[in-house]
Amino acid sequence: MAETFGQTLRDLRRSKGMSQRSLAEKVGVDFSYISKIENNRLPPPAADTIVKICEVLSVPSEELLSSTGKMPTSSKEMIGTSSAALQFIREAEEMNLSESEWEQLTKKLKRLRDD
Amino acid sequence: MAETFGQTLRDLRRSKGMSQRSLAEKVGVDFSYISKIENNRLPPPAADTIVKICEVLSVPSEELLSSTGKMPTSSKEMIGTSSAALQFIREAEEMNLSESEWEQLTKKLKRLRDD
DNA sequence: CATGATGTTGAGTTGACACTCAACACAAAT
DNA sequence: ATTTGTGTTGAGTGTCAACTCAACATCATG
Repeated sequence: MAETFGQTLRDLRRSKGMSQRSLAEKVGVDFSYISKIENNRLPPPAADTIVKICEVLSVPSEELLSSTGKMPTSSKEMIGTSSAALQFIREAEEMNLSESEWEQLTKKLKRLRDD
Repeated sequence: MAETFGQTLRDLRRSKGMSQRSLAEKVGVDFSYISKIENNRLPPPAADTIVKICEVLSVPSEELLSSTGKMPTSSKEMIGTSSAALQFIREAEEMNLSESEWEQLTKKLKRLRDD
């Protein structure tokens, strides 16, 4: 059973010894909002807010993001404005890639400019 | 020089000899909405509506989509729910890929299971 | 001229999203 | 006992995207 978003966030925050209030302030939201999120009284925040939270907590954002199905605005724009990127994504969608296949692709991507 | 979204749509629709009303009906929106879109009185429709329009007009959706910076819901979800996909995208974002590099990646993607 | 098919315009709606604000509860420290 | 720090809750708010609806204009055809 995957942990809820709220539980994951609470654990992360506590592991950094941070209060809801101080986290909220650094992220730029109301502290009561953090509380509700942690108790799953509200759906997860906007993608960009999740990214900010992860920055403040110094953790990579992919785990939290992927548990919500949201994409950061910058990524959406990067793909959305490129016809070739959109085609790539459509292809990937049809293939139903596994996590490890995505990892393989990331490796190929990193090598792409290695002449 | 790039044509506006509205102009492109109008040209596409006319090339198929379709009226605003019949297109609208098949897509499932009000015909007056198509008019406003074609005259750029309103911003481009939602990504999924653009996809539907392209289906009705029998044209690939990438061109129209990329001129708006939007992504279809299904693509967003596919990426948004995969941590590895999100990492791939972040990497791609940092590399600022060109269209032809995206095309190269699409080729690699298609060969991914060729073992 | 009147009917029908087409396109245009202004104003309004609808629902979802992403939160905020004020009030309260509880525990530890002063 | 009151201040300080923390977390919880209910009710509301503001914004925006993505449209709809009703009215009117234009033009060709019968």
